[in-house]
Amino acid sequence: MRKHSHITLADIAGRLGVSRVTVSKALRGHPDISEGMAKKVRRIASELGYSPNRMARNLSARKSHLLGLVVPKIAHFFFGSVIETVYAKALEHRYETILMVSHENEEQEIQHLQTLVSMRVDGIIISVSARLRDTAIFEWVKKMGIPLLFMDRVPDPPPKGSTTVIVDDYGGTVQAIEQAITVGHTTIACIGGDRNINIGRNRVQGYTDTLRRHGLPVREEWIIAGGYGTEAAYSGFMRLYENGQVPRCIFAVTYPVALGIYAAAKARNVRIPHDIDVICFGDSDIGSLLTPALSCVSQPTQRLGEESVKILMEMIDHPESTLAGNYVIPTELILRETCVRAKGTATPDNRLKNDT
Amino acid sequence: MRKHSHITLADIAGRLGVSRVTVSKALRGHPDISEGMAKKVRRIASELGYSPNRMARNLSARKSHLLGLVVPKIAHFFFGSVIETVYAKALEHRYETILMVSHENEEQEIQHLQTLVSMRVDGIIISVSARLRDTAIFEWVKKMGIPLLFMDRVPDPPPKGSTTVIVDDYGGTVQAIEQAITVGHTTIACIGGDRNINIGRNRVQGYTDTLRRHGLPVREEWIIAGGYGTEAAYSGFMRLYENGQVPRCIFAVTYPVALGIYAAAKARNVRIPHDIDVICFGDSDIGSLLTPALSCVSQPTQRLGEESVKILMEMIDHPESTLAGNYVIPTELILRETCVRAKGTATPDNRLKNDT
DNA sequence: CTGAAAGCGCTAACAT
DNA sequence: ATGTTAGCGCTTTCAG
Repeated sequence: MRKHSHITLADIAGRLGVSRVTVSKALRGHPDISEGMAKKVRRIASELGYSPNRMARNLSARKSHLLGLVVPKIAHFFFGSVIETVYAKALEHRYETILMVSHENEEQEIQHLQTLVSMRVDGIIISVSARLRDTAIFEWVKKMGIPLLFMDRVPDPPPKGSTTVIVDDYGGTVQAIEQAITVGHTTIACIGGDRNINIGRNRVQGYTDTLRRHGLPVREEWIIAGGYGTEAAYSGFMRLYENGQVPRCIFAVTYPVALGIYAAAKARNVRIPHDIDVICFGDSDIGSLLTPALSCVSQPTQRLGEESVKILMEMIDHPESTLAGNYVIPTELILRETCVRAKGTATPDNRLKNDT
Repeated sequence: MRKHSHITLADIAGRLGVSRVTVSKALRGHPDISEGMAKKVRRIASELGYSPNRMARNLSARKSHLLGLVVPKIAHFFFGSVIETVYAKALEHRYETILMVSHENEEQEIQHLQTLVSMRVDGIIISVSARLRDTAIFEWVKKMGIPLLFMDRVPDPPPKGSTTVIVDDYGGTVQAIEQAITVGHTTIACIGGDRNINIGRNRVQGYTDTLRRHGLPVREEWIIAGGYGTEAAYSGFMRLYENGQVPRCIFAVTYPVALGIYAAAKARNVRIPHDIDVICFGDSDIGSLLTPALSCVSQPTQRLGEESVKILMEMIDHPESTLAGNYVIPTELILRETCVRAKGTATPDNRLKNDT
């Protein structure tokens, strides 16, 4: 007597007096089987509440139809949005997605990768954690024959021969800083980022380059690293204010960083954009709900997710063509209520409120 | 010649001149194997970059060490937070979590459940979609011998003999409405919710009951259903304002609903809390960053997730003891800048700004 | 302590 | 069009 009374192919086959193979083929729509037989099989299967055992199928077929997705966090508009897209797009290709969250922690990241390999996923999309140091794990994954695609957050420099799909961090930052300059700001700080991965490096680089190109001074004490989160940004802002000289505008390296700045400003009774202006890299669903509504350079999360899946599918289907591509997706400047006027001071609040 | 050149137990066994069984046992720390042998095995395994094939393992052991988690959406503080907790807690029990997002769509929900069953996950935690109608699928899952636990969003009425872990929707709402009343509000609307699942029903019920208990009128046109999302809330707010009589306070059934109200108020130039006050059910990371900072009844997402996993583990380990439990977790009132003073009118903005 | 035998549920050749 | 034969890689009795 079977334990979990799970229906198997044999059960269906027995009922119809045919072999398991016939049932297997019928259920998968294999052309070998006649329509009549197929119908009968399907009927019995649904009658019995048959559910194919994917593990068995995967093991036998040496194909899991599983995709691994590793991200540093989930409660963040950017990742939430990307995750949804990846799930949906993968499903279109009849792939299930296994999500793993690293919490910006390299150890967990490695462990997740190991788990995914042991699940024999057919491909992996990863957005690396900010603390990443050792890239040996990625070599291992590749050696295990699993296509790996870096999305958005890429080790810097990227492992040789790797495939990456990223947003135009540099170009987008230039857009943001130029907007600030256009509006009349000459003292602009940069909060967030680090030098380990591309997004930090490129955004900070775009910031300094643009200032220089416009003949504006680059002050080291106005470049405040500290990653990509809200908390660090909060204290970064505070530090900025303790340093004496305060800039007129802040470029936030990510959306959560901008939130930290808003929080800190509120706590310190500093008014945005009156006392200090803000513009950031990365959009969010609540960007327009903040007061003042936050202007930003938006990352096309949909396209990022879609392209990544599409490319990964390509890699899975044609492992030979190792054309390590590097795809860059352009950004878009979204102007709301910050960084639209240097003399925010003079503008009454309610006038600002309507030009979303 | 093997295709994916994956190392298997046989490879390790061959190297050591022992059998696969020995290796298998050694790798899993089975007491049968001597420490000396075990060490050797582990060394070779890591030398060869061995990664156990989970599918094979699961198939053979009839146990997947996989947990299914189905939620209606992911880009939402509440779910994001719960998901993280479930992942972490499951990992403590050496379980991997498979996340599935239904997008409030019953069809997807059913499909996800089927997929999870076919993956033979050991247990499932589900927060049902708002549009849920047919509960037959849940019976099927149970019949397949997979423990099922409803979290937060439960079909109303819950399937017989089901296990549920929910937040005290009714009690929490009472807290919120009483706060509004304490502060002096007598005209309070309710936006969001529906009658299909518990959270809508209980929250709306808590709202009407509390009004009645305080002898306040319950006006049907001030109870605006429309689910749990931001968009519907936005139009709900607009409808409220077109109906002529406008209340002094709004109870938002969920956090996203409150966001929709903020957005609509901004668009219509209605000031919060001056013109209309707001309090909502459910907290968020940005609650205190909004202007004005939003007061709410907070759901203990951590406890919800932890308890759910703990109980599910119990169900997995002891399938016999079918003690269908119904666990309720209490809420907490968090007062910020809304719903703290009926005459918000008279209070200068900057006074308010500091009492976080 | 170690191993031989059997099988988890399914699929992929290769017959028939 | 259907069935036979062999595994996929691992774990579980149960002998030795």
